[in-house]
Amino acid sequence: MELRHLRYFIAVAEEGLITAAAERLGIQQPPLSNQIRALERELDVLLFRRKPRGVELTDAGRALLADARAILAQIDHAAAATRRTARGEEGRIAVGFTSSAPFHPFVPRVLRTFREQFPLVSLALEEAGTSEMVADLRSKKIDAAFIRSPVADPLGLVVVALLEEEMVAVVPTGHALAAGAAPLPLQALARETFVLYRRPVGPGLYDAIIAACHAAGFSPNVGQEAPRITSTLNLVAAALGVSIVPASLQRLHMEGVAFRRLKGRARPRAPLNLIFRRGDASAAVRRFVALVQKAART
Amino acid sequence: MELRHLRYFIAVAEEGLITAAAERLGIQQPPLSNQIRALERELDVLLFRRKPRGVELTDAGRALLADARAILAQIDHAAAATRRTARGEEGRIAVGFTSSAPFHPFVPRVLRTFREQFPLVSLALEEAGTSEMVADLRSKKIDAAFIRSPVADPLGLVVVALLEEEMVAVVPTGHALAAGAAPLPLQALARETFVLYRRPVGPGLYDAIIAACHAAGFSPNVGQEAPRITSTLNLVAAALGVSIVPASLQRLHMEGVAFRRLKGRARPRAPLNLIFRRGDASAAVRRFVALVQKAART
DNA sequence: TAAAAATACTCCATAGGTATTTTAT
DNA sequence: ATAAAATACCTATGGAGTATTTTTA
Repeated sequence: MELRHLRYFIAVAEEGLITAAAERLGIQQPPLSNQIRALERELDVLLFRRKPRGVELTDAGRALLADARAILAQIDHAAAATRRTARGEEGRIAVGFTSSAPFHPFVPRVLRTFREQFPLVSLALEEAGTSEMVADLRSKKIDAAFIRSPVADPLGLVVVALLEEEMVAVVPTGHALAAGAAPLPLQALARETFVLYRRPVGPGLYDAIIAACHAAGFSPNVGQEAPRITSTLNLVAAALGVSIVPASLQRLHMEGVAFRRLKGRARPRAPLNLIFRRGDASAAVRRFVALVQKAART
Repeated sequence: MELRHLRYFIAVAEEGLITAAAERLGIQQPPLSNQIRALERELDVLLFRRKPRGVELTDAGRALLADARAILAQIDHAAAATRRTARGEEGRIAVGFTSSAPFHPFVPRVLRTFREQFPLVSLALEEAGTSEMVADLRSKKIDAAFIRSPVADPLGLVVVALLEEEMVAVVPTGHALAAGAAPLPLQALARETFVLYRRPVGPGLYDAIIAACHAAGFSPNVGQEAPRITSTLNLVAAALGVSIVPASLQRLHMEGVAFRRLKGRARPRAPLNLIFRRGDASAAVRRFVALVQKAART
């Protein structure tokens, strides 16, 4: 059976006359008669009762008519969905992010914009460390990720710098440095114990902080390492040390910690990068990457 | 687009190699390449990424694959359903019956058997008077009916006698004739007021009773007419008269009435007939009629 | 370089066209 | 007598075959 048979069958059923259906289909009556009979022969079923003026559906024909219409509708739907997928307007994207990324307003804002512009693309979000996400990108478990680190071995991957933000000092509320609003020189933290985000999980912020301290003339004393950026704040709140985190973390309004801006030329800055596979064929991912980059430029 | 395109597309997607898919389809590689490209051109979508060793589905191709499989499955399903409908194994039948018919065990039994043998045929049941059902048969609102009357003008309809049953007298429990179990001669009712099922709705039983009374030497005095056979029993229970009903009505076990068998050669009998359109093309109806007649013969 | 896909052509099966007959009222 | 479907036969589009070239890891 071919779709031609179903299209012809529907036309005849709707017109009630083979001649009229043939005209509607832009063919002659005899070949249409032949095609209808061929369909009947293949199904081994009489679809029409031939009357002196036209034809009339049998029960079997009526049963087929409903299904035939549904099938043609499904064909149209499938073609449209395929085109939408090719254009990146439909599909599925998995996006990863490090624990600190979603606190920067840029990330939720751009995700929301994408959802609005491409409502048929389902967005799966996943939090993980940078190295894990690089592996997930290579194995195609995720399609793009927001990270804060450079990538050691970006073979086949593209890293785009989206923006940079200030980093700020975090101290426990009881601490001497907690009072005061003026920007703090980095050297003020030289004697403190540091709580830092674990290096293997996200080397970017860690290294930026260490480098800035060295530039300020001291080597920081790292006491604790935290597995997620929010744990860092918890540990500072527990007075286990001080830390330096991206300014956007202030949005957390966490009890027991105070934020102090930093000053000095060498003060550390936190990048926000987007990473994705080079030359990925998925149009939905291309759409996502393009939208994120465009949003970052403005 | 034709089903051929979808069948070819699925084969290529599953094999991952156009050459292997062509072999599986029993055609050569170049025409298969052409058909796949024709499908891509029509959809204006790249379905496969060509690799040095075979082809790989794009996201759009993956989207189409799921739909294509569903469409082919629906085609098979539609063909099978059409064939079943032609064989009378699937479809819809509307069956009418007079109010007294369902009390005879034959009717529910044969309906149940039909449901068991043809579970995909949906049975719609409708109660109505004989003349209404004849009209409904002609207008195809129903396909067959159980009736208890002969039909005045059976043009285009077939009436088949299924079986006959005794009729019994019904009297109020307080009545003199309520006592005793021996069969009653019809003449015993000569002086009684009769409650009868309305003639225009179902002339069969009415006429059979009148005829039997005349044969027994009296003309019955009809006091009330009831619209449904069950109302007849209610009126008798209210001591508004006596009646004569098919023996199967005893299954009702109604309060306030007593049944008495009748005796004598001329005692009335109640027929049960099946009526349907002559030469109806619906296989499901033919199946139903054949089953009912076969059940009646045993 | 080798395996697979694409291209260029050729052929033929069959969808579709033309002419006519059959059918049922 | 008439309108529509069926039959018979012919034509030609395009699906499939054959031979060859192109592609890319």
